[in-house]
Amino acid sequence: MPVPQPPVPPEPRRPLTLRDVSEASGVSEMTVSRVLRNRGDVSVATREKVLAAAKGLGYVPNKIAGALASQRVNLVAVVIPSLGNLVFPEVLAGVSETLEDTGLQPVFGVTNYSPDREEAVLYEMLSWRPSGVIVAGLEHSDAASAMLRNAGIPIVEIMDVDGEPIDSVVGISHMRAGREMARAIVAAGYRRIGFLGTKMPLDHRARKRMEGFEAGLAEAGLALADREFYSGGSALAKGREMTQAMLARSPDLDFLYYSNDMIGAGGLLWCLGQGLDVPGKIGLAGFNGVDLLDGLPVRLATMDACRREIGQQAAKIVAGQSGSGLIGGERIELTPRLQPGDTIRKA
Amino acid sequence: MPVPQPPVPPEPRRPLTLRDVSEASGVSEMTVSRVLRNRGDVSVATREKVLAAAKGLGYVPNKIAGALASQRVNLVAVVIPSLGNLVFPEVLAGVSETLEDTGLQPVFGVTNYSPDREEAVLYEMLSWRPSGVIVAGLEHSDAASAMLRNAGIPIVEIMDVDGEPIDSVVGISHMRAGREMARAIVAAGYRRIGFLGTKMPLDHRARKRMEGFEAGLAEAGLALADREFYSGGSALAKGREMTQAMLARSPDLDFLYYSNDMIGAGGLLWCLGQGLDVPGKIGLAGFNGVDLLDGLPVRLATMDACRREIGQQAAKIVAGQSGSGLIGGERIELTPRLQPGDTIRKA
DNA sequence: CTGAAAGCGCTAACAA
DNA sequence: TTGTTAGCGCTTTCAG
Repeated sequence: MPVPQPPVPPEPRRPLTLRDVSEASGVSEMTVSRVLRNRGDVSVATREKVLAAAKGLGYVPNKIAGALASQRVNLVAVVIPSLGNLVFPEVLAGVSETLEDTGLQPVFGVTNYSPDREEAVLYEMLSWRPSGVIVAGLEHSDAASAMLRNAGIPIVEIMDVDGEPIDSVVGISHMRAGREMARAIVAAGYRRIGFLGTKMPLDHRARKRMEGFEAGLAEAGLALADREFYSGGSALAKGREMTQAMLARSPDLDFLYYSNDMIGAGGLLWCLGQGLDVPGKIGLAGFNGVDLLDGLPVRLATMDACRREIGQQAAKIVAGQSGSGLIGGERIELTPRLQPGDTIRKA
Repeated sequence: MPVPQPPVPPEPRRPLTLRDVSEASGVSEMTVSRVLRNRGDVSVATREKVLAAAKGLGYVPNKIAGALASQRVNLVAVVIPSLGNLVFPEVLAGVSETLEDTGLQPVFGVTNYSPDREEAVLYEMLSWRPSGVIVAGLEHSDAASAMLRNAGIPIVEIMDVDGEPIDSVVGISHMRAGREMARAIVAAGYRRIGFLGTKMPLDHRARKRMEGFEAGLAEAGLALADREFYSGGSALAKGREMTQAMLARSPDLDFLYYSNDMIGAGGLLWCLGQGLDVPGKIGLAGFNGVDLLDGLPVRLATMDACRREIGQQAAKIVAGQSGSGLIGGERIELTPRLQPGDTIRKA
């Protein structure tokens, strides 16, 4: 009489290894490995046996072991200051999209505009020995710069080209963007100009834009008539508040330059709500060209920061697909286009 | 006479290993390892020698080797459908923030709402043997579900609680959110109601919201009077267009429910531009509670989706800090609050 | 407190 | 076409 067997206790779930697939399929580990990576010639029969066994077991390869053995890692570190900014998610989308068919995988890290956090994040990421690094900005702590220089992999600094890159760089000149906006404003006949921006000493790009802007005004013998900075809160709401405050303080201003489109849009809505004559009595401009705002009743003048394309180009360089023939040290300066919208007087 | 030596040729840059630090400091690899990980007792003298050598050389540990040896990986996989949505960056921010002091590192992957891409991304991520997975939604391909179930690590499905979780779940009931919005609208006296949303069959949460909404209307014997879906483009602009189109087609509508705040804001701006009486003649509501819109002249009624908190709670579960004492299988349902704003009539 | 030995799971290189 | 051997750079374990 058959003794009833207790059900086989489920084994403590140890992750499956190549060896398990090897045993299940009766094929050597090495050949299993070859099948799973599509490397080398394997007979169709063997291949199918292996594939069936792997799928049946639910095997997921261990890339940690693979990377250690092959000294190859399909990860690309992407380090950005913030996710709240709307700008960076777009860059990430460009990177993500371009990397999709390369076998490379982006890994994101966020620094909150803190050089210390940037250093920590880079250290952490480099310790995974990625195939490349894409990092926002040209300003890094000494230690971070040293790490990047010594990493021995492609480094692409993005967003900004005003400075000394470590290796490759893809971005726009914020200095120039600011200057050109100033020229356009001056050319349109505005003279009493205010600046509204974020209070972020560590946002070097915003700073460079403002410097370029002031330089552009200076060419025409002008200087900023007023300025105001904010931090935190909803950008749209801040734009309203700051605009109101500035115009209360300096009612004779005839132009407001905002360091980003969101506060610009807030300011624009406020001006419209007040019934101010835009762009006749007062002109407005922002920066970034976020298409998020396309549906506003009046289009804010802005300058496209080429965010998505920056992500794409950077990804291409890391993937070795830039087509330049260069091996590192590339420099791609994109040109932001002025989008005059409806908030600058026509010349 | 000293023969002039040629300068030492710079060695081909091989990544530094523990062995290099060991040799430079005259301490065994094992002890160097202990110092670098703050494990076990090491004399102060030895520690300092090692630290000095490591810093001097610019040593960056190899986590791949470390992870293989220790069978521990400090990575948490975070898989989301999109970065363009504004919602997900906020969730990421919550995750990122909470993980900051745990020694865990988020790694993000994007699926573009495609189940196939989700499966591929999960496979890729699981092959790095992360400590946990945070994934948006409860709907996955069979293969993806199987992978997650077999991974043997904490899995947290987020955003949505309407369904069968694999392990833990943190989110809101979109079904309920839709129903409650419907009830609020009906209670405020609106009767001819239109729905405007994204044409995304794979956005299950938007679908559930609409289903809940219709169920809520049905309780009052009502049905949607009109509906329209869009895809692509700037949400704000789409909101304007769709609103105009819908009101042209169904001029007798007295309420518009939008599947997200951005198109809702577009619609609101259009209505205001037309001089329509909001919320008297027509009411409006969106979904998400994005504070981005705080600066609009009129506050759109909406419902907070608790995005940041979802990220935080999910991260806590993965980090084993949820405080529930549970080991897996947690269920956290957050309650979205109705924010009536200025676009629903007061009762 | 410090060191030596033995792998982690996989792949490069070579052999059959 | 397939299998064998020897590590990848680190940590675990155990012995001084």
